[in-house]
Amino acid sequence: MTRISEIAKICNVSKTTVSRVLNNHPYVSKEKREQILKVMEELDYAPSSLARNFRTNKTQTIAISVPSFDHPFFAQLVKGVSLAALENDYKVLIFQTFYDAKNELDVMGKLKNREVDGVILGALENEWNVIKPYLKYGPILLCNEYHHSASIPIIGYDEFEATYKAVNHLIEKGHRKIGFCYDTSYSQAQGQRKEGFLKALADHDLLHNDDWIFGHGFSIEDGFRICDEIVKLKEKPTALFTGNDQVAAGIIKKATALGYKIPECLAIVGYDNQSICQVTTPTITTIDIPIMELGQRTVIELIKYLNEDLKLKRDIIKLPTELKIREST
Amino acid sequence: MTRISEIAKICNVSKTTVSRVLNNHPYVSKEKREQILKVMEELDYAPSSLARNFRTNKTQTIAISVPSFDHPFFAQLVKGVSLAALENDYKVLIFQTFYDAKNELDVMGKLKNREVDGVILGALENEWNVIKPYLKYGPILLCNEYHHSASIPIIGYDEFEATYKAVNHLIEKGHRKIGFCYDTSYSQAQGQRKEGFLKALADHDLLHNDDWIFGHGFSIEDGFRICDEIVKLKEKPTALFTGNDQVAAGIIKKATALGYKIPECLAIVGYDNQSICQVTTPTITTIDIPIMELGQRTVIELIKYLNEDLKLKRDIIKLPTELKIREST
DNA sequence: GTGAAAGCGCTAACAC
DNA sequence: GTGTTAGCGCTTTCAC
Repeated sequence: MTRISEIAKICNVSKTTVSRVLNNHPYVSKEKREQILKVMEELDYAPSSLARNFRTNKTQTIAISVPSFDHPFFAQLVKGVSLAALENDYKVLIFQTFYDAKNELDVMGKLKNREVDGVILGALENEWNVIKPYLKYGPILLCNEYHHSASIPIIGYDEFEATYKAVNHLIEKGHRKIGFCYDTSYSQAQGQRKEGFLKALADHDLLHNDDWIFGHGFSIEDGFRICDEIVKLKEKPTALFTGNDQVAAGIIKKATALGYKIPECLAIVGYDNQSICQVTTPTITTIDIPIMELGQRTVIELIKYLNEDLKLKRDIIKLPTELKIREST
Repeated sequence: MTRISEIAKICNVSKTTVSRVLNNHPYVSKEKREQILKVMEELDYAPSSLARNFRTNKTQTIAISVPSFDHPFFAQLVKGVSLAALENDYKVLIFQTFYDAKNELDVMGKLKNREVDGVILGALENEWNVIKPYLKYGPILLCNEYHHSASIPIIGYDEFEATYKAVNHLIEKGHRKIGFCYDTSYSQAQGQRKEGFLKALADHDLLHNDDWIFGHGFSIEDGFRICDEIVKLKEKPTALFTGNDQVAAGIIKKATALGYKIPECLAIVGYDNQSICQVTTPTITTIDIPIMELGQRTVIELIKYLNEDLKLKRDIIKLPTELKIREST
């Protein structure tokens, strides 16, 4: 491997001068700079980022932690994160928690021992007081999840309003018996959705029914299962907020197979506006989330803190959402 | 930040001894080891991986390069890679090429300047002779793509055989006019599929028709477009190998909307066995690929080269595939 | 404009 | 079992 010292020797200058060229410092004479650059080229020199990182105490790397990578929502989020990071000369290290708090803590450990400069949490598995102590090691930002008191930037969208819009749409379509699906009960974002759901019902003097609340809604298979549960109910909802396009697709598929007409017997609203919404029959009414932008914006914020060495502070950033009406309602 | 020297001073030992404890070396007395561990705990010490990496000249990081992250195939591949890497104490840096050779070359640059220890290519955008010189900086493995001469491990599955099986299935169903979709023409894996397709036709004395070959098949939207193209043909195929479940789903949706019966008017075979296959109407016959295993296996191979410092050699590893027959054929 | 020298935090010969 | 010492490749004072 070529080192800075070799270049220096060949060019008859000090390592300092070579380093200056490497870092685009001024105060290097034009001739020397050009000669050094030429020799670097000839020797196929590449500075060791291992040494640079060590010296500058920076990794130029951020970590993104998400529950699982192959969920289309998180895949898109990571795409956005990766895009914005590379544009700003940061690398992205990926971690999956599989909804396990321990794995999330492992990521925090990587912040502590300087494997990454900052962390983006795409969910929150631990109690906030478990995460909080790690703030002294570097910035941590929350994206796509909410916390009522965490003293960090939270980049998301108005879950309450989005859900309210969706449920209100169902009510306007004449539904009075409306169900609700969520994924994990400890998510405060999911809590906000629930509030939006309840508020929409209350504003129209509708009651909710606990039998119409379904948990653990992540995947198509969960949609199948939830459909089975609905079918078994004596009193069935006529409309459903699914919180997730995969779940919506699963319910639609299974219900149709069982002979239930969608949306006539059961109207379905998804969430996220994934591409799957376009290929089911009927197509899925959903909430469009600017997922890529969510990821990109979070990186921009993170880098702001990284570069300016600002003290992290609570900052709620909400991106807009939009109700996309299709055939399932 | 606490450093090793502080621990050493407090414990009245040398840095070496502390380092030995850190690295689980033998030959440290039980008492000292325990005392050192205790002090580390008390001071909340975490070794700087920046310093360790620099010292050992290892990043404990591998790069995975894929065209785009939010394609379900690559999302799953990355999931497998991430899983296996973490299990072996390696971190994963992700890069998207967006089918641009320059971006792929940037990843190679990160190998050169020691930002990663090795690279997994989930596709191949550059000519092999452009990639090859980077082998001197670290191992590069090819996954899910093929190259006829590259001197590196290639982890994939038998694209020829998988396609042959799928097309043969269509022929057995009585089809004689069969079309073929591909994504990029420069991919040798896609070339192998084409050969499998042609072989299956030839084995049954069927001719192929250039009008029934469709390129740039990546997404649902491409499926819509290809369907439009088919509809315009005077002589239409009665069956189609789509090479991709998204494309299959798009074609099915669009064709159905236009009044064509699937599979009666047009039989469709997908590829990858993504979850979308279960929610379209009809459900999609496809080729099941062990995608996660593909990613995991590639990491295992890569780490073997990393740990044992072996010379990289050409090694074709093929995982099994399976034809999944559903309603679209 | 340029260079000498120190040092980032850790690991690994080598000596004892 | 333990310590001494050197040094990984680079950046950064500071002096000239």
